[in-house]
Amino acid sequence: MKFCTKENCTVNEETNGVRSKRPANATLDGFDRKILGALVEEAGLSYARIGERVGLSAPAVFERVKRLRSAGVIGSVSARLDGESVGKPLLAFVHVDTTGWGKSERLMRMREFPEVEEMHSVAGDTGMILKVRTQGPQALEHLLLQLYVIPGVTASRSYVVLSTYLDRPVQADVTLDWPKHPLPEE
Amino acid sequence: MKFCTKENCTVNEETNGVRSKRPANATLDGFDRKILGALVEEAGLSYARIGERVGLSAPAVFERVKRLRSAGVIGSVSARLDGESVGKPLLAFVHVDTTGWGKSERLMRMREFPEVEEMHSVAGDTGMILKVRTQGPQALEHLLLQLYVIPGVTASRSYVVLSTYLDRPVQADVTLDWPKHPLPEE
DNA sequence: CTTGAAAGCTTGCTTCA
DNA sequence: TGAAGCAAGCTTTCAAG
Repeated sequence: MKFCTKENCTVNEETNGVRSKRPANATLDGFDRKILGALVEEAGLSYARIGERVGLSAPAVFERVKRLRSAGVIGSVSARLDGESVGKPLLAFVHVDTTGWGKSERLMRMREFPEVEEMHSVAGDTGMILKVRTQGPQALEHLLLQLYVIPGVTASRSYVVLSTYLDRPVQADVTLDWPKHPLPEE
Repeated sequence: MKFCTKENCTVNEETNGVRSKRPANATLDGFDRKILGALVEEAGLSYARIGERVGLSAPAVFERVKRLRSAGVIGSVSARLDGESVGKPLLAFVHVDTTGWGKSERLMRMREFPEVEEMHSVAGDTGMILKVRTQGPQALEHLLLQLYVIPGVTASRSYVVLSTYLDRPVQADVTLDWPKHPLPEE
């Protein structure tokens, strides 16, 4: 707890009961970033192992991870499944055009389909982008049918994924020394 | 849950977009799907807890998870980070148009940027879709600049995300009784 | 932040249906 | 073949320094 001042950090950090509702902007230090990097890459590593990788004791890592979780930096820890193996080989991005403004309650209900993995309103020549993963073309059609029933939806364009060359979680970017950046050389 | 037995467990980023060798089609039964559902929702649940949730003993769950991992159904287990908290509040989807065919070695090098999270070739009025998460507009511009240096890249359209209404991992779809599906009712 | 220690977990081995 | 029972050796996690 390096940002404890003398006033607010008297004896022990019993911050457990009190969940700080801050946007969690307390700057992450190098240790935090290394820990996050390890956890993104391979959650389920023991605290001891992470500790020896970043140069901290197991309880220290434990405390920091706890803090990072309650601060919302770590949202959840989850298994990443293979789409094909779970019977959903077809991945597609669907652009949805709407009249008026896009965020209708009706459109939000599309989230109830487990095939819909992401839903973002965007700036550009469409209003909303959906990432959907289905069993096949027919299931995608089923989804699109549901879309067109929604009032205000005027058009959709589906981009069916042919090959996925990269798919990874949000990176912790241990090297955050902007704007220097490793350029892919010739 | 430790898979690194030695301290020399050095890991490269290449394991993130890993493609499993086998389709791993051994049919998943109800237990498998329930276990997967639990692990997607909350990896790091103890096997004992999962066991009592799905009606199996801890060692039985352990065996099945091991099998699911080596079959490639579970690709990896990772922490999901909050983009803003790690200093990358700007999310965008970038459509890349190319002459000839898209999968150039040169384009693949874009994967080396930690800001690039996904890269798919698609069918539709563009050739490739990138999902990128950057510190801000300037960092996005930097990335686009790198794109346009690549021979064969003729155009790009960036869809900057304004709001994210849903963002979740591949779902295990416990109810896979197709094509019956819960329709979002009026 | 570190050390030390108790409770609980993972996980290989063996036994049982 | 696959699940339950057991037991050793870790891990988590709470004290206290």
